[in-house]
Amino acid sequence: MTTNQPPSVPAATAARDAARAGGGTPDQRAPRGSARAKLIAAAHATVRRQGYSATTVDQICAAAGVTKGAFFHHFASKEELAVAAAEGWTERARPMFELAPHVKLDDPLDRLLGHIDFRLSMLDGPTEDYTCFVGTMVQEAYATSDRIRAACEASINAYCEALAPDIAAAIEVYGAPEDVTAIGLAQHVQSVLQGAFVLAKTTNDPAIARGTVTHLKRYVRMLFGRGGAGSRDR
Amino acid sequence: MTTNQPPSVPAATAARDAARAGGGTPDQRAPRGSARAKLIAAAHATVRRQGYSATTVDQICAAAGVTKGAFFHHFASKEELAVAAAEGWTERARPMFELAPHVKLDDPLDRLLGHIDFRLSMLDGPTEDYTCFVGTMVQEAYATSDRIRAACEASINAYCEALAPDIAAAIEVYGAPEDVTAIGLAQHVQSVLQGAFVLAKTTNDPAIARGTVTHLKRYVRMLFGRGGAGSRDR
DNA sequence: ATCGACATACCGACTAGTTGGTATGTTGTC
DNA sequence: GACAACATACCAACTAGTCGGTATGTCGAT
Repeated sequence: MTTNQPPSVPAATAARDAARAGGGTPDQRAPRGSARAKLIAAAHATVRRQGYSATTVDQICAAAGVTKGAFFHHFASKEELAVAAAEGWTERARPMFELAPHVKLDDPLDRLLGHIDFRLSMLDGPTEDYTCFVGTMVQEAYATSDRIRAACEASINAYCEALAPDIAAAIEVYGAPEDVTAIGLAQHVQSVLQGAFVLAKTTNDPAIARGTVTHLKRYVRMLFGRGGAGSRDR
Repeated sequence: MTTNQPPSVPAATAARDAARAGGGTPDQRAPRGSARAKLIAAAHATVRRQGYSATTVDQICAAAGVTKGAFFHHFASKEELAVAAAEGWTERARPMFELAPHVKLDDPLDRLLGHIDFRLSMLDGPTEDYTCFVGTMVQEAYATSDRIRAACEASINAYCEALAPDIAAAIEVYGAPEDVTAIGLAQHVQSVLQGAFVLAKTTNDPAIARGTVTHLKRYVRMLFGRGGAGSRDR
């Protein structure tokens, strides 16, 4: 499922640390068997910064600290790496739905709003670090590689399906307009986040992203009758 | 300003028609002076389909029906073409804010909702035809070309600034929570649209985009007290 | 009206460097 | 020794860009 940003940064840091180690003598090489994971992590970092097509296999190898031979040992092609990296992106987000403090709240609406707050808190720092790997990649590759498109779709779907149970429970408790579905609202949440990343990239500043996600939070509060219109509810 | 989709398709069709004419003998050439516009229109079409980096100068020239020599006569580099095309994208959207039927409505909120309906009606057909040139391009180029990033930012800004007066007028008439600004809500509208395009690209189907824009419309109606929560307002 | 000088638009061949990938060799682990 | 993991050298195709050239338009002088 899509995290848009990992709950922690260690994987990306590990890719860079491993690259440094790989630059030295043989006894400073990363342990065998770690190349694949490092290539995937390197793809996450490099594609978020400059897009899929502009990212060369050489760049990914350099960032991962392995050679092209190792790359093509693990992946039949650049496209295969992209598909595997999209799957890796999905896996990378799991902790966010399992470990974050808001998942323990009793009220499903509090969990949903907690999730949005969690996403808000992530909108900080360098643009490439909080934006979405699959959202970036699908923008350019959707028509030229159906395998990549499908892998990105699967990642977005996983996110929405992870978010939908809390939404469904909130609909059960609070009610919602009859054309509002849990999966539809989850998709809307994801849509606002993806749009927030696009806008943040135009300004290279997360403030604009936080503004739009704040609107999203207000919408969810209003939708479930938890206030949100401010002074007009008094 | 950003249209995300042109109000009409003729410019893209003209680029293809002109290409056919240019393929013949000298007396079937397009009139002199049309190359630049055709290159820009070709960029709009090609980049929306496959992204900026994967689009080669040769492909743009083929789509425009001119040679590389003519390309580099008009543009110093591929990047210059991108910047000019972003500006062209802004210009291409003007009619939407000046000619669409909803701009004549008296109530500013009706005009805003009319605009959203107008955008909803555009979410149809092949994905590359209703998605956004600058939103696509900035995803990959924001960090590697500050000139492109700035040109995309200018286009998004122009859209928001064109939408903001109606929002400000609606705030004047209906009120809004005190932290809601006209420009902020305009940015939220654009954010939802950009996110809708990303999601549509994952599924290669505009339905998901229409779903999220419908949520946007409901939010705007609720925000200005125009109902929208459905049965719970009765 | 004609013409030469100059400017602009466009063309097509060419280039240096880069790219995704292939072929072959080396190393580490069992 | 076998084999997976990884490394290095090499490759054909491709890319953004260059360059010398042709075609057409404009303008001032006659």
